[in-house]
Amino acid sequence: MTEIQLDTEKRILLAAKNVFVRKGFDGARMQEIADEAGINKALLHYYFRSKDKLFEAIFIEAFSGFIPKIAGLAIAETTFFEKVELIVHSYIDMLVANPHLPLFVLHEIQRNPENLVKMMSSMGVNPVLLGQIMSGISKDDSIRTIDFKHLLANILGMCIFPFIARPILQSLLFNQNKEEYDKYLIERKKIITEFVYNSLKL
Amino acid sequence: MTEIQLDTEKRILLAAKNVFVRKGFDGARMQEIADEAGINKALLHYYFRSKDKLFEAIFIEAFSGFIPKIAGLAIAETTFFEKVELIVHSYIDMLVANPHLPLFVLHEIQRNPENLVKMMSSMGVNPVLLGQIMSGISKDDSIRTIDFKHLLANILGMCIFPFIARPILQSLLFNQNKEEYDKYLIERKKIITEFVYNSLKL
DNA sequence: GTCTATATCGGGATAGAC
DNA sequence: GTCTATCCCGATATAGAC
Repeated sequence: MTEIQLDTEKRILLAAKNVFVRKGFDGARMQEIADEAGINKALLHYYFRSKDKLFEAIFIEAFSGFIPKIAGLAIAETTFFEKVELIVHSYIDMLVANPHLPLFVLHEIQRNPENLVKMMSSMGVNPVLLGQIMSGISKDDSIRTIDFKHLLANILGMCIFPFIARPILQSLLFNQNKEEYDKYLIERKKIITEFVYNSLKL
Repeated sequence: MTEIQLDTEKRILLAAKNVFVRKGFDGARMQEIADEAGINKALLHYYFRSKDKLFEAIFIEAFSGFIPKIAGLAIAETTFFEKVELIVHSYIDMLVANPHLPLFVLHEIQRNPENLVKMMSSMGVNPVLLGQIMSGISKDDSIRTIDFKHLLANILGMCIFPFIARPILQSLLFNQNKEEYDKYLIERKKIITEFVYNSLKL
C-alpha cells in the first residue's frame, strides 16, 4: 500500500473499505474502522456524518469497479473471441486484486435494492447499450447463435464463482492448500476462454 | 406453506431460516424471528440458548442442501452428458425453490470458515471422493479432456450466478421485469447443458 | 481537526410469575 | 411452555475541550 501518510479522509476511506468489505455493513464496527485508520470514532462522524453515509461512499466506488467494463469493448476492432479473452483476463485479474469485492457487492445489493437502479443509470449502464452489444454479437456468423444475456451470465458466473466460493472449494478440491488455489484461479483465465471458444466456434 | 399449526420448535426454525436467509447473521434480529414465529423473544432462548446456537441449527440444514448431490451420480449408469444434464436441472430447480440460499451460505461461510471443514467431512464430502469422480470423467474418451476442478466451477458458477446477481441482472438485462427474469432462469437449464455439451463433445 | 467523555438506544439474554 | 419485565452491554452518535 505504501502509505507514507495519506490525509485523514483518504485513510478513513481506505480503512472503511477494508472493514466493510470483510464484514459487511451490519458486521462492520465504527470502532474497527477508526482503529484501522489510526484515529478515533468521533473523527469518523466529523468527516462522514453517519455510518450509512460512510458506507454509501465506499459502496459506490466498489460497485463501479465490479460492473464489467464492457461498454468500451462494444466498439473495439477485434474479433469476438479476442473480446471474450480480454474480458475474462482483465476481470479475473481485478478479482485476484480484490477477492472480497464480489460477495460484498452482491450481499449489500440485496440489503438495499432500491439504490441499485439509480446507481446503474448514473453510471451509464442500461439495457439499450447492452442491446447494441447484443446485436453486434449475433451479426458474427463465425460463432454459434447464443442469447447475449445467457452468454454474459455464463462468463461472469465462471469468473466470479471460484472467488466467492473459495472457502468451500479450497477445502473441497485442494485440501485447504492456499498456494494451489491461487494457481487454480490463474489457470481459469485460460480455461474459461477456451471453454467459451470451444462451445461457440463453428 | 400450509401451516395448520406446527409445534413451536418447528415454527421457530422456519421463521429463523427465513429471517437469517434474508438478513444474514448480523442483520437478523431475534425480535423479528419471534414475530415471524408468532411468539416472543424469551421463548427463543428457551428452545435455543443463544442466537449463535439457533443460527447453527439453521445453517447446517441450509448448507447441506446447497452442496451438490454429486456423490450418487458417480456410480450412476448414464453417459457423461446425461449426468451433466441431471446436475444442472436438479440444481437450478433447487435454486428456484430457494433463491436466497446461495448468497446466505456463501456469506456466512466467510464469517466462520473454521466450522466449514468439520461440516464438510461430517457430510462425507472429501477430496478423495471427488478424486474418484474425477478419474471417472477423464476415462470417457468421447469428450474433450478437462480438469474436473474447472468443470465443476464452470457448471456451478453458471447455475448459481444468475440467482445471486439477480438484482443487478434483472435491472441490467430485463428492465426490472420479474416475470421475464423467471423465464430466463428456467431457460438456463437448457442453455447451460448445451453450452457444456458443445464445449466438450468431440 | 482531533481528542475525551458521555448521551442514547437497540438488542441479546435472563429472572421470575403464571 | 409461555409470558412480561428487566438487565446489561455494545455500538452509533454527539458535546465540548484543546
